[in-house]
Amino acid sequence: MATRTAEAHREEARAAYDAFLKECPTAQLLARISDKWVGLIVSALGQAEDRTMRYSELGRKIPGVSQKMLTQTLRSLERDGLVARTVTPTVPLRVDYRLTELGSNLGCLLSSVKQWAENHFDEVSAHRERHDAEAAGADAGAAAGADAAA
Amino acid sequence: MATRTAEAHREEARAAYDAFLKECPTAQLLARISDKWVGLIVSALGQAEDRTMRYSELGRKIPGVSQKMLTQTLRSLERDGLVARTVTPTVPLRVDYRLTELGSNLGCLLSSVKQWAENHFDEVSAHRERHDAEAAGADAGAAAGADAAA
DNA sequence: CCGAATCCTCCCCGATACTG
DNA sequence: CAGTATCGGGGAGGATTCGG
Repeated sequence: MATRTAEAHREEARAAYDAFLKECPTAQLLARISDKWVGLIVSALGQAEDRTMRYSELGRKIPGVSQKMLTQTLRSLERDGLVARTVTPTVPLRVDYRLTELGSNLGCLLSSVKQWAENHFDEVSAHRERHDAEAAGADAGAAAGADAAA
Repeated sequence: MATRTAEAHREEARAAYDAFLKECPTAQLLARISDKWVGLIVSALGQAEDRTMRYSELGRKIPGVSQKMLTQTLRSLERDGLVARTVTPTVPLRVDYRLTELGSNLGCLLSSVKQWAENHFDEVSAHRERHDAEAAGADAGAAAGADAAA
């Protein structure tokens, strides 16, 4: 059967994937917490009083996040035991997100990273512009050289 | 034309995007350094003697990274002034990547995060399994309830 | 009004082949 | 050894719609 081959391929691929995960399972976790929104959300929660915030508070605090990504990220954080989700079935509905002890721990680290980004933004920006300028100059030089050759 | 509408949309979207970047430029930088490969590469370089490594040393040290991602990430890090690239035009060619002072600074933070991931992996993993089990149980219960209702 | 689910597009990333 | 160019798939994520 042709499908048999495809299945075999799938199995093989899955085995390889599992082998990779077994080889380095922490890379998976690192990738999760290295997510852009994770950093912003956990930092925001870490700065809040009682490490607690409502859903729309987070939405307003973090500029440019869509509801989808907010929900998605919060769900994955809840799944990993980093935040706790509390639903208060009043009208209108109220949902609070709170950093767990584990999450609070990570929050310190990610806040440091966020802080670093804010502190060194100018420096990085300067480096970036200089580098781009040099690259443009090199390109221009190369182009001029090509012109001269032509 | 229909394409005109699409173009207008693109322009609009781009304007909104630029406005967002101007509103919160540090989010941009945070997203960059929150990249999965950035974390791994900078940590690896941070652990190395002299904070220096060759291209293929990095490739071997970091499991599952493709040459493309390695090159791409190193380029962006170089552009941001976090790593320095040194070419030694011998045969065979030799290229060394080295953390700058700025990058070394960040390296400490990212190494901490990586360390955290390694230390708390079991904990997170346990939370994850428990959460998944509860979700499955809830689903089963809901299904049973539906069956009973029917 | 707040929070979640759906659709659809674009971009990121991995695999492959080729240069110096 | 150290990259660069190209293609194709899959998933991220934004706009929109639905539920309570």
